Amino acid sequence: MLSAKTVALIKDAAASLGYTPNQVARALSTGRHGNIALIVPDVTNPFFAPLIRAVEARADAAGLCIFLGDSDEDSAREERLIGKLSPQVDGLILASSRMSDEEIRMPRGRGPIVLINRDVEGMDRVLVDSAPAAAAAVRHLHALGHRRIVYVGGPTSSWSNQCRRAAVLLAGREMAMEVIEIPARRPSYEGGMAAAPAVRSTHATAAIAFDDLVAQGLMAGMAEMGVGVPGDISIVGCDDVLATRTYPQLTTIASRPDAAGRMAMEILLDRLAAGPSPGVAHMLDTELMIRATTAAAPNDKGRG
Amino acid sequence: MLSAKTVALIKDAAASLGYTPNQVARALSTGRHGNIALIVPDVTNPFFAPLIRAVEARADAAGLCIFLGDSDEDSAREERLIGKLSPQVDGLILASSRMSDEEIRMPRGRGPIVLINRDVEGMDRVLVDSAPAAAAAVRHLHALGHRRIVYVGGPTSSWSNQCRRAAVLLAGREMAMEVIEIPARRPSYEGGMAAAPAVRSTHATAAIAFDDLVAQGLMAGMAEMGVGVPGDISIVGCDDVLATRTYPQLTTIASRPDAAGRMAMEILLDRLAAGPSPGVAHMLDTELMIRATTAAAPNDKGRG
DNA sequence: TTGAAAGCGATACCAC
DNA sequence: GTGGTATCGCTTTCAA
Repeated sequence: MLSAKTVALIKDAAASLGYTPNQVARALSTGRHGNIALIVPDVTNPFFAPLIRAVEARADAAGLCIFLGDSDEDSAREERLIGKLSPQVDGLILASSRMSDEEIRMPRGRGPIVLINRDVEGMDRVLVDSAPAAAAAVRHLHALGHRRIVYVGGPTSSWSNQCRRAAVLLAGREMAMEVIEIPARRPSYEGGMAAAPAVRSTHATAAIAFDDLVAQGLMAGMAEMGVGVPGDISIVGCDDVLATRTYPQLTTIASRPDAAGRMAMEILLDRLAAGPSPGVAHMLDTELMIRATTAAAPNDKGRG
Repeated sequence: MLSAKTVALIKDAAASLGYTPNQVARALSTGRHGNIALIVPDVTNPFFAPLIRAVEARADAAGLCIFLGDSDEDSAREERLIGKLSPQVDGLILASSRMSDEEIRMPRGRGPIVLINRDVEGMDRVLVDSAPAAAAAVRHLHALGHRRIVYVGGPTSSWSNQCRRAAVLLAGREMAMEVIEIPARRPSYEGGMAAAPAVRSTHATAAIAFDDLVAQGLMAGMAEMGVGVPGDISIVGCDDVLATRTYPQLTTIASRPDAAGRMAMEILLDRLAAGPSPGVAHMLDTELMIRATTAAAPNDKGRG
């Protein structure tokens, strides 16, 4: 190499001339772009905000820039975004992908891909395992005397939804409870609100919602119909992203989206540095947070 | 040119060979990257989510990809992000920049820049003018009998904060009301919650918060102290991003972040196509949404 | 060790 | 009109 002082001299000269290496030219030459892409189904869903933030922070610390894609809950749009972004990035993070397993597996460029909340064998993925806590929620409701409950589902292509749905159904069967399924067209406040009448008409005494947003919409819908929470119906959310900010405070399943984002980025950085891997599933725990929207079931004379 | 059939033949061949023009090589050659960057102070602030979504949607429709930067409310970090991103993009959108006017004016690359909620003469900018609605909020409180109110401020480097603060102060003076200022360290739920005791100790009968997040934190803080809203104290928020989701529903100033994002992107696309401009300010209206957190001032014997 | 030259992949210019 | 070629800025390889 050169002597230390020469290096310093050069650096000084470079700085005084305002020289900056051209990232684009470098990328063309080396194939390494210094960028990564993060794709989510809906930026406005509060679950993704902390996740995005965590990914951004970790990427920035590693000197990488991030492209953000919003698929708008649509697999075709997601596919298109990937196509447009992957040639300009070194790696991809797909959060709650709405694509099919086959579409996800399809090779794209040659950069590593990390999945969040999507369980595709052979790929790197971080999974927020809400099943145990969802089962705990069912038992919690059973202990409060509820025997007929509703699961207000999310998108069918959502792994989280399948995971929670299965756990609720199984736990319900084990506790000899009746579990009714009602879909929320979209995992949003509006979706939850729209589902409220259908939920009410089942005469169930409790509802477990796909996520906090749906739960919050459900609460608003119930309030509109004059149905008291938790007096007339108990409600459980999922994600704990706005639970302390509802009134009454929402009983929910905490799922730490920031941790999921950070971990995904960590794995991606590792793949970027150490090369490909056989594809590992990283599990993240959840916890049932019992707050104020769950209470003893109303007695039978109040029902249908 | 060539005959139509030849063109079709070529396209077929290209498609069957799986050919895609290399965006990076093109960028190196032409200097046009097909990317734009959006920088916000905090992705998790619900004001920015619809804004980001709108920018993303419009950019995507125009065939552009977007880089997202989170400055974490820090001007130095913002500066760094701009430095890293601007060489790879055709244009920049700076939302609620925390940098000084001089820093913002400093030339960066040669792409157009559009500011959101930052009033720098000679630059393109879209401004959500909350001043009239803030004044209306003060008059609304006056009509309800409030004579001593608090303004819970946001970041000092925020143009929106300066705008709202000035409007509240002026309107207060005009109505012969006492206006006390209390800062929220950060425009967040936590910041609002932390400010609650200080607000309470002023014995003011109403508070206008910098934004909905601060207002929500304030409501939670009041609840914790056993202070009723709006019974003991009235609260007004700003932005209308979660107003219908608080309990009681928040009286607030609606500021349409999605419209701001869409308009900023529209202006940027125009500059990209039509070249530089002298720098125009585009104003966006706001509206006072009167909901349930404002009520008549408690009578005097309750104070002091 | 150091310097010179050949890509990377597309564009744009300029002779033919 | 159209084909050939220099160029964008950096990396990497290969001679000297």
